[in-house]
Amino acid sequence: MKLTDAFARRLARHVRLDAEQESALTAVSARERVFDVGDVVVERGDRPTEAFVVCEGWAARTVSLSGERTQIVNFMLPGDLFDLQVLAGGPADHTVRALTPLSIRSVEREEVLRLLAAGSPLAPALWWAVVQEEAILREQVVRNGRRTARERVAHLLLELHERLRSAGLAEEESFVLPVGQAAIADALGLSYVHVSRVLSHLERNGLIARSRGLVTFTDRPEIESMCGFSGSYLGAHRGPLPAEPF
Amino acid sequence: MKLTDAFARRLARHVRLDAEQESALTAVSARERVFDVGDVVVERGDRPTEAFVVCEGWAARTVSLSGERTQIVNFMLPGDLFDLQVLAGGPADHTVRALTPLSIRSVEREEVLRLLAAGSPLAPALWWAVVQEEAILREQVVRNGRRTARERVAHLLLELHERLRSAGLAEEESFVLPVGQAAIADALGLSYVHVSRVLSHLERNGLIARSRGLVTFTDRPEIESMCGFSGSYLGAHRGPLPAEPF
DNA sequence: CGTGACATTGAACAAAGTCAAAAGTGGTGG
DNA sequence: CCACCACTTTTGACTTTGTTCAATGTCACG
Repeated sequence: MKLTDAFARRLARHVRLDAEQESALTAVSARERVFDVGDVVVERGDRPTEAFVVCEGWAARTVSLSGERTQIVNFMLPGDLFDLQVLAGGPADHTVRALTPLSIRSVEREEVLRLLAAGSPLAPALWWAVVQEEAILREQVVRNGRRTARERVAHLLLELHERLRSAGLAEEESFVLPVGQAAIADALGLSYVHVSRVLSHLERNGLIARSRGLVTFTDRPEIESMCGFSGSYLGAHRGPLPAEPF
Repeated sequence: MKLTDAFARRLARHVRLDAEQESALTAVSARERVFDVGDVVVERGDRPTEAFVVCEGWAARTVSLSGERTQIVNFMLPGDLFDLQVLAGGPADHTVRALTPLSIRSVEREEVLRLLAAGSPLAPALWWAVVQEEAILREQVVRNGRRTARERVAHLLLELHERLRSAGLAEEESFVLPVGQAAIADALGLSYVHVSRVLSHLERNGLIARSRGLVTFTDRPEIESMCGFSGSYLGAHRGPLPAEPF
């Protein structure tokens, strides 16, 4: 489990890793890199020759528009694999930035291609990661498009919790939120002022509790039904993928 | 060019198709299917065993929430290849619905896998299609997250035009919009009433003209700069992809 | 302590939603 | 050709939701 504990744990939770796959995972040669809060990992316009796995810390894919407007397209948490797509050639149309102190491992293009080749023991796991990333992105569109601010905040908190949990990084009903409310706002297309109000509201209504960075769900059935959250898009389907080349 | 004229045209515009690739394209065995407006192509929860190419008409990936709320996650236009991801196993977390009379061709899972295998002449083209779909999705997040209603509508019109044009289905400065304002609203997370107002506004300000379904850009520089549109995420990078297996 | 980053609160404001009614639009059958 | 139908679009009045601005609080850290 050299590559990333979180990555391995997350994979293992959704696709059963056999011995062959585990050894393939530890055989991946990856260079570690470390960033500080605010550092840029991938610059818009770059043509990276590597994909990345987050080891520790949070990062975000962001796009900046004119006039101080910033959108966080998605969060990257420990265990997440990202930028597989850019390997296909084009320049990155976004910026990846560290939201906390961040440690990632980069995997060379050639290595990724080898892993993706049909027949490789890890190919299914990589496919699964790519597909899940897209599912999260689609959910982000729905959330920001047709939900109220309260629903958005609640839904995002639930998603982050579930993702951290599947990497073994959160308790049953609580998790550490290492980013400020401004980041939440930029992900949800809200103002940070409103995010603050909504969080207070959720707390006053007994749906969550907060102390420093720790968020606790104090009434899970209620908060889930209030925002229509169902973790199924995060890969609730346990068990191995179809055995095929994929 | 049996598979789909639009698909072939679109591919040819972005990745140079050599003779070998063209013949691979015509060799793809695909079953044609036809739908009426409103018909469901893929139901949420299905585990499709095929991917699809749109031949004629428009479709949309939609998610419905409680209380009449519907979000269009993305539009599928002629030449678009979709649902490659579902082949990886999980159930679809969305519904695909025909927005106009629709004709698609479905490609069996095994066929797709063969096309995707490293070394297949069409693999780069398919990769390109997948990567572009993700780029469009990310742009959708940014658009709906941090743009005003006016910017959103203008930006979406420009995107649809560019996508149709790259399939050879639109004029230089105009295109036929075969869906109602309610569909635009569901894509942009707005009310259809507001979409109507915004369209009128754009027209009054000389940015677009409308007659029946035909939309014409009457001041392209202005409308592009007004909404910050740049087609680069749609694959402006002409020319072939890197020669590698990808 | 003092400082700076982040969070909260209130008041005024702006953007977009809702409701309801009127005005197109197009298709069908008499 | 016209009358009728269903559907989409437009328009106006009003409400709701979230933003902006600005002041105040809190807390970790030097």
